[in-house]
Amino acid sequence: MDSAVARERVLDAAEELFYGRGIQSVGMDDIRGASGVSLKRLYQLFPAKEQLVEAYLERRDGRWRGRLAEFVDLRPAPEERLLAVFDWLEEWFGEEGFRGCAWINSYGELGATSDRVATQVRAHKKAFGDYLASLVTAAGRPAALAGPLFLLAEGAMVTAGITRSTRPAAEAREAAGLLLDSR
Amino acid sequence: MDSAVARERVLDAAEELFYGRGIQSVGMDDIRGASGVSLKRLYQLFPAKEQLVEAYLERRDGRWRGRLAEFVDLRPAPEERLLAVFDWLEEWFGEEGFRGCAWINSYGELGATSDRVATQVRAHKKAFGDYLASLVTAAGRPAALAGPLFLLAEGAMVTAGITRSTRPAAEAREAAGLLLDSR
DNA sequence: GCACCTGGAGAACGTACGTTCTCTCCCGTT
DNA sequence: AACGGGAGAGAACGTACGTTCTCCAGGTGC
Repeated sequence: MDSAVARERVLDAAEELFYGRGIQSVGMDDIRGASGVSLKRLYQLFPAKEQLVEAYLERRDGRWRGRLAEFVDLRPAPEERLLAVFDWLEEWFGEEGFRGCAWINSYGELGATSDRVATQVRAHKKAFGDYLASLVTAAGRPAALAGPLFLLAEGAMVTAGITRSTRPAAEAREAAGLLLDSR
Repeated sequence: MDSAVARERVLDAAEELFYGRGIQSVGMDDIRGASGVSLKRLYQLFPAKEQLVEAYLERRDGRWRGRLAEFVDLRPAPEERLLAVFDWLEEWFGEEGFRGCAWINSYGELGATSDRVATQVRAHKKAFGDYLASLVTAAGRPAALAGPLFLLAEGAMVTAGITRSTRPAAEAREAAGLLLDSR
């Protein structure tokens, strides 16, 4: 099996298991079982579990933001693009196996003990916030609007994860609309 | 040493360690060391770690909501009481050792593996949401306002925890004010 | 055909940790 | 003074898991 293929399989297994059950409760042996890649190879690809965790978060970051941008790009009107973020959240929340925001969960689990994880979470959230800010300014709205919209989105992610409901997305979208109208 | 005193000491130690470093990375031996209560007594009081975790979350829930209500009760005007929630968040975020919302963190760590923890997190969030809703109706505002305010508060907690900043509280408060003005 | 390398399966190792057990000391009672 | 019971210190036990090692099969180049 090609090294690149093995790497993908490992990352696929890691993402499903880490996201679904939490990081610390998944052992390297579980990853081996789910990926079909032997421990030896696994450790050649990722010399330690923490590096696999980082690779998991990093790949997921690219995909997550890519999917969001792709969805938003279907809308041409700047104002609509901004609200589309919340529509996408609703889609995401409704997906089978949705279990909240991977970065918020990872931060709760490892933020206090792993600087590298904490740094990656901050980077991801900053990138999401920056993206939101770019949509705000593209819509010709005051930059100060980005912060509150970000908080609404974060609150929706957390609440959707805990309550296993898609409703927070609609609430956040409505509130976002009101904020946009009020300025 | 009185049993009730030992219990308090254990819970004090558990709260400091669990909240500060996460639950899974704190061993029962750490609790013993920090509390000065022997393992034997510790297990008499809490027959398993999970029960200690539950007791930790439960006691913190009472205290957290108590402190919030106390702060809010300093204001007589219903409208002001609503916004005071965000002022209190700002105070909380600025406290030494603040590390985000204990329940959001615990959910990220154990929500997928411990039903009891997940249930307690949902109960805590529901209680907070209900409290917010009671403030909204007491201010004579439409009940539908409670959801968005809740999301703003949750988003602020998460963001303050990750970025170690008090700023999200002010942003959330400002957005809350705009939402209140817009209806 | 044979030496050699690669990779897989899984045993092995070391450590951490939840939980229990042992031993000893201290205190109150008789 | 003798005794019983509770408490503390910490050893012990079992398990889980991150990581490494061993062994062997199978394929490849001479």
